Amino acid sequence: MTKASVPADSPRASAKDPAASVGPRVRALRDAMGLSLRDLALRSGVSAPMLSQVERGETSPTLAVAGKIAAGLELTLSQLLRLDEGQHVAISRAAGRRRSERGGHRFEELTPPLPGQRADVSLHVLEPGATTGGAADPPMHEPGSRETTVVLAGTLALVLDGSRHELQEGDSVTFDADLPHHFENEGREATRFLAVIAAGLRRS
Amino acid sequence: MTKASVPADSPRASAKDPAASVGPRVRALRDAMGLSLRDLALRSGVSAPMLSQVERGETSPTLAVAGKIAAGLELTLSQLLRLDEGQHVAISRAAGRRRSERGGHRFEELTPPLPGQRADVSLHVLEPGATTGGAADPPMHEPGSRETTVVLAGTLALVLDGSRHELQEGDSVTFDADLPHHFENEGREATRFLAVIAAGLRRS
DNA sequence: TACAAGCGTCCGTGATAACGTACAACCAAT
DNA sequence: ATTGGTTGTACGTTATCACGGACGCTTGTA
Repeated sequence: MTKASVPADSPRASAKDPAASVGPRVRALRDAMGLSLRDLALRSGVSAPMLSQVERGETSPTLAVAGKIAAGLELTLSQLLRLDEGQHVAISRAAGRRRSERGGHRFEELTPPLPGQRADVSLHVLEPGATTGGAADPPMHEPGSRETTVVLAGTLALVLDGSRHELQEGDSVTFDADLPHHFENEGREATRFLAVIAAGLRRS
Repeated sequence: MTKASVPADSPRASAKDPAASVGPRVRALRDAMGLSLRDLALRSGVSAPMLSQVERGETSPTLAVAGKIAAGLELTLSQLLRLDEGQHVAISRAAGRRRSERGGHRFEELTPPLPGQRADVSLHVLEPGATTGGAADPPMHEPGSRETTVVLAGTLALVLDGSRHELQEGDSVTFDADLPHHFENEGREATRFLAVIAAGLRRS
């Protein structure tokens, strides 16, 4: 009944007013899940007429009900409101990229630190016996950010907030990056792994 | 006067009610910027008493005013609300992971499709002359999501909404994933690349 | 001491968000 | 045609959000 994809009608209708822009998004997500207004009303605890008004942008819901709606869509409110700030393509060339090294730990940022960037990808090489961060470093990221690590070669141990997780080659781990953490290589060969920091909070 | 950091009091106090959790956060951010209630009121266009009530969790602001408050703090509303979604660690083992193949294009999901997942990492291998997606596939993702691709080996061409971008080994590219796009390998050897879908809203 | 200027919060009023109910339009199965 | 069950939306009432104005409070300064 509704266009399930991103509406191409108004190019920059959103951006400024969150209330107006959530509507189409809620509707898109709802019928992407195959839910009726009453279905979502049941799941979210928000009345169906209210949902209708919100979807059409006729009202600006309270954070409370917006949160309920997001929950009904199995999303965080933050996720529901995440409609982008401008489209662009950014290419980061391998040549002339900044490399860092500190005591058996080399790494390289693969993505440019663009404003509005949501995922920061970096490639790490950890020599046998070495650990990331060391002691004095702040080994955690912005509150709310999440890190996904993929082991490309070798073995890796993640120490996260006390507990320890052993990773084999090819394994991946996802965790909240605002907790103190670091990696260790207890193997015999150098370990290569990829780190993805997603959804970090940003200012400026 | 106020704890400047995110309150660690109750483990899952937030998650459900966004309204209650934004309050302390707004206050923390505000006096981190050294602003008074009236300062922020002036910057945001929201009355000072209202700001006070919101900060103390005595009311659940409308998305409209919440957006104004976020703007006054030089944040997007999504960023302002990004302090929830419980903590967990999810490990995806290399063994027993689902692989897919379709005409010269093999790929593998490296991260488990968890609810609330923010970054989806997948490893792709593209044979010479092959393209991803092909013709009938829906080659775009949820509205608002963003994709970062890192070329691990070989060369890769990204066709995004008409325009074409050539990538060398080690290059990375970031773009809005809700635009139609696909990849091509015009080189002589197989290309290995990594795709990170960030801020994707849940699948299936 | 007194004054002024700043702070955060309480008050009363108009605007509106959110609810439950009821309605017209649509489709499948009688 | 006529049901029964959907769908999404219009109506009227209640709850509450959001405002301007006033209050008590702590500062620095005359």
